[in-house]
Amino acid sequence: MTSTERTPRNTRQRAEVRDAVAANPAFATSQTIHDRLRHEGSKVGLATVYRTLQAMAASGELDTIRTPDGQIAYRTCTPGHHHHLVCRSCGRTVEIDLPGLEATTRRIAGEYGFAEIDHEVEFFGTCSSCA
Amino acid sequence: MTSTERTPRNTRQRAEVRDAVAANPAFATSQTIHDRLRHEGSKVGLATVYRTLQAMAASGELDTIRTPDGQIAYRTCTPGHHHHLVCRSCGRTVEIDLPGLEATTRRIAGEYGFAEIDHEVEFFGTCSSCA
DNA sequence: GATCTTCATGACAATCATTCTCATTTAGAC
DNA sequence: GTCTAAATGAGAATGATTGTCATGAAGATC
Repeated sequence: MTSTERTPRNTRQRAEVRDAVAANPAFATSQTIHDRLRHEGSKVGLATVYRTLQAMAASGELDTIRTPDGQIAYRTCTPGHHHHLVCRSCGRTVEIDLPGLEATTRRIAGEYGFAEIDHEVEFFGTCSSCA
Repeated sequence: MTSTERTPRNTRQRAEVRDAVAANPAFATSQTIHDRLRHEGSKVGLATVYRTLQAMAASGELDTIRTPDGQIAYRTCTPGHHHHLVCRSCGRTVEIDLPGLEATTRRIAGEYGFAEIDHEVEFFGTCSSCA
């Protein structure tokens, strides 16, 4: 995996996107980030935001989730594996730990002969401020 | 919830869709089901397949997942809450049980003041036949 | 069985997130 | 400063899903 990685160039746009994501702890979609940047006067293109966020997520710099309606949302990542409890209306996020989940998964996968297991575990709810 | 439900009419199309989903234990998208039906000579419209599958899922008749690339896939449902281990290439599915997950979730949600918790937990891997 | 009301259907247009294309710009190496 | 490959921007293209609306058929009623 690490052998095929390339170091991306340091462009103004990439820095702007990185800052915009880091500025807010809630999950945000590419479109949201793009809007935010445009409102701040940036001239970044939508496609660039999509490409940059995708690349950052691939390199492990960002966490991604798929919102209930199918959109991809990004958020600056805390190192270490974890899951999220996301507020459906404001996007506020809490990182949660699910001890034993990994082990259970591997055990079950082994039982059924599945390899290269990947999991998508997210929780959605309404946070106290939005209730 | 039960008060707003309506019993759908028994149309030929609805029966065809139901049969097509039941015929295959793997998760399939609306488009796939539609293709299958057309190949069998059916004249169902794509929109009808979408609407029917959606309605069946809403009534609890079908399970749904979102594939890694964002599409919605359906499968005949075994009663009771459970999660899935899905083969990325053939869609073969194993229903798995994650004891304690519900309880852990509720506890964590309570700690952070989140309400109406919903979770999306799916596992993807490569099954033995596809490896 | 004929009639009527209402929901379901089908064909196609519309939507919307995401990706592609390609001409232009620019980061970073020399 | 020059050069070259990678990054960008604008807009077109894609593709899953949903909306529209005229037509058809379930199922209730007679």
